[in-house]
Amino acid sequence: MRVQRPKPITEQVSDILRQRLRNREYPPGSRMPSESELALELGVSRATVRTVMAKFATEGLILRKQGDGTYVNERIRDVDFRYGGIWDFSRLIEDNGYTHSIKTLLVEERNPTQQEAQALGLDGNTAVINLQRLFMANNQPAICTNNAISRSFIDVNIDLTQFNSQLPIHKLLQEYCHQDIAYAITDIEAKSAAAPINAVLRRSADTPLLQLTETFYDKVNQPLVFGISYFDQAILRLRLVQAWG
Amino acid sequence: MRVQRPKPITEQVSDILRQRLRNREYPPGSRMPSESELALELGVSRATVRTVMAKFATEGLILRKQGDGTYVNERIRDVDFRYGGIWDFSRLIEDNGYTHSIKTLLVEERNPTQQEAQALGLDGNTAVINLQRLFMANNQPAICTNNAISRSFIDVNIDLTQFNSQLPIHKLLQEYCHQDIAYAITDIEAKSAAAPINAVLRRSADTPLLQLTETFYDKVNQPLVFGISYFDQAILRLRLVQAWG
DNA sequence: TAGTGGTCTAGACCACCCT
DNA sequence: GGGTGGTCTAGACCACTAC
Repeated sequence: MRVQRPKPITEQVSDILRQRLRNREYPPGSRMPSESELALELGVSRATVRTVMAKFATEGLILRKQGDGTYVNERIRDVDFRYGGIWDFSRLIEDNGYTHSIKTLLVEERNPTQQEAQALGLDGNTAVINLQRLFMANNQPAICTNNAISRSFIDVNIDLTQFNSQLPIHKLLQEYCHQDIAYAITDIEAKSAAAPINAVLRRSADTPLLQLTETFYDKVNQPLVFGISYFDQAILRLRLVQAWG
Repeated sequence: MRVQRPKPITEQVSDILRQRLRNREYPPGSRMPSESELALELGVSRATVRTVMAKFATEGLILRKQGDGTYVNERIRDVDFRYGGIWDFSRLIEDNGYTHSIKTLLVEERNPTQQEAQALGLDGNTAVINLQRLFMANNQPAICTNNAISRSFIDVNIDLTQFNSQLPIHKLLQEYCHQDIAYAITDIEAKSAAAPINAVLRRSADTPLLQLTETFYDKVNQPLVFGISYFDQAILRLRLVQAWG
């Protein structure tokens, strides 16, 4: 276990303001206190407040008007909506108004597929750990994910049957591989899914699925995880907020 | 015509550094000059350089390592890749390695559909301008877009036949409506497209399409444009880069 | 130990909106 | 005119990495 430093001030400010937004202490559509007021109240510099506000603005959470003030965007419901940052399927399900749970379908060690080997930069003989999971929304199957991690990242002594597969992928990597994800590249496609996928999602084959193909990298550009996920659109919406400035 | 202020310094710095990255003056994978060096060289403060670098980092363009340096991410090819910011289909096509052109299929004034009226907050009697365009990649149809703008935004004297529909949507709004887009909400879905869409995209009906449903808003949260777009996946890939921090 | 990026401050000036 | 967000600076200190 590592010694915990106190959180950076910007993060603390961010937490406080997110909390107030979630509690509707600053109601949707209303004008927030000015940056100077917030800085004074929280005992930090205006620059620090502005750093946080800039992040909120790119998420579309607030609308800033020069010469006027900063307003809470009533169109963005969930304060935890994330723009930037890797997608967290558990949160995505919660954001859509469901309670989530994770069902582990498979944990196995096997040789990589050709696609996995290419994405992870492996030769065909290096094994991968394959983790297949089903994200449930109100106990209905919503997302089916398949993640491959190079076997060499994981301590050989780990008992796969004891694997805590409830964690989001970046936590899994921290826990079992001591690796931090720096960024991800995601391809979004519309697919007619194969029969097995339709079976686990309990859906008919006539409507197409959203397929996300993700590769996660660390700071030295080493590929960590390759994953393919399928979305059931009957339950979930994939929604982006894109802000200018 | 409005008087042009000189560009903000951060934007000038951003332009210069993007240029150098594009020219491979800072080659992919190499270490960039330190923030202090850049600040000194460009005659700006380190904070200004950091503002720009932070933006690049969220785009995945660079990888910053504390105690070491800043490295050019060789996995992100095109320097103009945008994360955050509204999607510009013309640029998206160029990013995929094609030359783009725009074919205007239709410019008409009509009553809004129910979906358009709801998104734009109109009653059924307020007309909209409907703009249907086809974005071509190497003269092949790649994206079919359909945008509805409230008629009341546009000068009644504008001759629709003279409409310059070559512009991206945010430029169109500036030009003809004097409105600035602040943010957009986009839903991404996999669809089996209707026959007319398949016809204009010259594709068979057996493979699904990506459908983007976008609504654009201004700073006072007024809906400006509602649009539905279809992607031909055989030609284009919808790819996101998501970075942490 | 030297140099890098990470964090934060205090303060200045500007453009803009409201009244 | 007074207040707001937008921009930029100079400088301080910290955490971390490479050497």
